Amino acid sequence: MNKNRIKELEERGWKVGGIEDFLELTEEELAYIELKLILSEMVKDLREKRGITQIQAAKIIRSSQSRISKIEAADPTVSIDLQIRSLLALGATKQEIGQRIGC
Amino acid sequence: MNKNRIKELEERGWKVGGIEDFLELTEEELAYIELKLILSEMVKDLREKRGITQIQAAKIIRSSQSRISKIEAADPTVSIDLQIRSLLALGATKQEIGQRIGC
DNA sequence: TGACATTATGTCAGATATGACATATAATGA
DNA sequence: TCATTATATGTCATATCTGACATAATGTCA
Repeated sequence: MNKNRIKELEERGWKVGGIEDFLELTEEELAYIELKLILSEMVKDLREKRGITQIQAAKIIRSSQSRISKIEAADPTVSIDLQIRSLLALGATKQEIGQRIGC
Repeated sequence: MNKNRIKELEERGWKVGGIEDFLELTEEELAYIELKLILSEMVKDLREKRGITQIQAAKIIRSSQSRISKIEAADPTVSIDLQIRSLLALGATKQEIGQRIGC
C-alpha cells in the first residue's frame, strides 16, 4: 500500500485521511476496496475497448448512466456483485476476471 | 426435475437439452452462477482447511451459522459481494481468489 | 467563445441482501 | 439405539443496494 494508492482512494471518497483514519481500516477492508478498484478499472477498460459511452453501456447492463459512472468510480454504494454482473454483461469471461483480480 | 418430466416435455416438442436451456439461462446468467459456485466451494474449502465449524466461521465473518450455510450453498439470497467478504475475512488473498476464479 | 456530448454527483423510492432466529435434517460417536 | 454436534432450511425485520431522475461538471470541436 503506497501513498499514491491512498491518495487515489481519498479522491474516490474513501476516508483514508490521516494515519489514524488509515488505521481504522483493517487489512480485510483494504483488500475489499482494492478488489473493488480493480473491478471498477476493468469495467471502464472494457467499455472503452468496446468504444461505447456510459449511456450505451447502461443499456447493455440494464442500468443507468449515473450508475455506470459509479461502478467505474468504485463508489461505496456499488457492490462487487454489481461490478461482476456488469463485467459479464460486457462480455468478460470468468477467466479474464480472475486474471485481472490477481494470479 | 426428474427424467420423466423432461421426456414428457420432449415428446410434446420441447427441446430440453442442458439444465441451462430448460431454465432459459443466458450465457451471462450461467457465468454468474458458475462464479458463485466457485466462490461457495472456496469458502467451504477455506473453512474446513482451518478446521472450524460454521458457527465459528460465523463469528469471524460477523454473520450467523445459517448464513454461512447459505454462502457455502451458493444460495440465491447470497451475493457474490458477501462471498468475497467472507473469503477475505477467512484470510484469503485477492491473488488466491483470482486464481480460483480462473486463469 | 458557444453548442453539444459525455461523465460525475446527489437524491430517493422500491428492490434486494443480510443477520438472526426457530426448527429441521444429517452426521458422529458411545 | 440415543445423545450430541454440525449443517440445512424457512422466515422476517432491518439494512443495504439499485435504477432512475435531475443537474452539475467536464470534455470536445467548430
